[in-house]
Amino acid sequence: MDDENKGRDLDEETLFIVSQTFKALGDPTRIRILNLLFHKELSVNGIADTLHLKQSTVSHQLRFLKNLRLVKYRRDGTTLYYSHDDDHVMNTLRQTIEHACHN
Amino acid sequence: MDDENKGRDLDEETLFIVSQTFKALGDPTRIRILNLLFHKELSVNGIADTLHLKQSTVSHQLRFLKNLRLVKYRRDGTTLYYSHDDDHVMNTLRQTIEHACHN
DNA sequence: AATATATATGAGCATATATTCATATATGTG
DNA sequence: CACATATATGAATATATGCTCATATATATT
Repeated sequence: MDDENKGRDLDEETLFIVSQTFKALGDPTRIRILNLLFHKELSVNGIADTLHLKQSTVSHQLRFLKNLRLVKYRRDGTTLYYSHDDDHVMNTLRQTIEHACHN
Repeated sequence: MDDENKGRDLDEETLFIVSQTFKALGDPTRIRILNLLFHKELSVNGIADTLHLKQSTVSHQLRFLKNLRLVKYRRDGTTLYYSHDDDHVMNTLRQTIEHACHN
């Protein structure tokens, strides 16, 4: 952490970004989606089928993740292929999953 | 991540631990409390006064963090001094705060 | 244009969460 | 024991969140 911040309270903007980021990772469905996107891009229905979720559920969560720029997509016809778009967050997720698995 | 998990869905227990962990970090009040506890231990009222929060609010959140073993405390008379108790989570928090600050 | 497929969106509902108030508990002091 | 201080707890409330259903939109094909 920056030395200037030591022992102080966080500014509002930082607090907002940090809490939003962790909130994104604080839901099992979003974790499962991001975990899938570690290794490959997938369509909305691809995700829904793999995780046994409703298409609507996946689409809503992808919008959430998209708003935070944690995922992106490319279009191919009517199909949208989603992939991850934030290496820092993906690393954080990866490390925490590792940590949880090894306990 | 373990090779065995590549491209697969996460097991329920891992999912629970990971989501709980991030949920703990997904609230501004808890982030501010943990951020304070980076550098020193503090009493409940010490935290409340520093962050301008009600004693009750702080106590409730500390219980939450205590249940996840993210904080611990030592007693001195009637005063409880809380400190952080999970290096992995604190490192994750530190890194994400850094990342947010530098943007 | 009509139809089919893929995805997005909005409303409604149930549940979870954060905060506050009032009060209980615990420890210490005279 | 009476009282003060520090903290914990439970109930109530307001808000946020996640899921589902129904439907809208977008693209492609014939």
